[in-house]
Amino acid sequence: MRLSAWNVNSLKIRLPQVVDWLSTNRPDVLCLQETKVEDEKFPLAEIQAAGYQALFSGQKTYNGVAILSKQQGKETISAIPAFNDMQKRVLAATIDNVRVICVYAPNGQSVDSDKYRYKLEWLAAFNNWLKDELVRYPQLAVLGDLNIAPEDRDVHDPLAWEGNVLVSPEERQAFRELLKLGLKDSFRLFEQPEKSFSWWDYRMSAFRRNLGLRIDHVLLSSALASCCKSSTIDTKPRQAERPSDHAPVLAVV
DNA sequence: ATGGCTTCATAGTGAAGA
Repeated sequence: MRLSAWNVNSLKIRLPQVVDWLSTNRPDVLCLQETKVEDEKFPLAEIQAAGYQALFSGQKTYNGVAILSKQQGKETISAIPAFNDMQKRVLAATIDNVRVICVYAPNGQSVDSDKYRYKLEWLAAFNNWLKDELVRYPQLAVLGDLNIAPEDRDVHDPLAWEGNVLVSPEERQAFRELLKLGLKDSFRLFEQPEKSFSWWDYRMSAFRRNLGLRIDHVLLSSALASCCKSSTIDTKPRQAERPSDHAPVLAVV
């Protein structure tokens, strides 16, 4: 089963690239983040024409998540239970007996901002919810933009980023708390090239110079991790005209 | 260089992303 995730930074702008990527890679599941489109305006017909079902939870301008899949998802949840949040950042569904959690974690802006506090509270609530999900669904995958570079090797210049949002000790601790639930960072189950990243700033020719961060992840429960065959980052779409600033991530289980 | 690009909501610029 091919499980993937991509922060598309506007599905409206990126739709042709998403359809193209689906036809090239034929994943069973593609989790989208930052769709930035209200549900009434979701491009369902175009996705169906590409041979995929879609679940979506969106809002205008910001955030928004969707799960595209060959098989129809069931048992859908579109908010973290017991966490009051207006922002559309999670979508869970059961597809082919695998629990798929599509996630767009808050950015945090800067470590001294209210948004950073919101990010840490959000990550704690997300963790709590996953505990319950893992009890119900042993075969579980968390896919998406967690907005955390878990280790220094996931950062092009750890010194320059030290203490910054996305790499701060509190955020990295929150990432480790996810691993403590029994989830595995699928990318690190395999030998990987040095300086592997999933996001590059639009500015400063950051992609050409590979000045990036690895903040998009596929986390797998132990039942899925034990049968994981590969976990990769596809940098090809980042080279396209008008690319998303994020690359798709893909794991085969 | 506290910006650099890109998107969205706007009809001038400003917010937000990471």
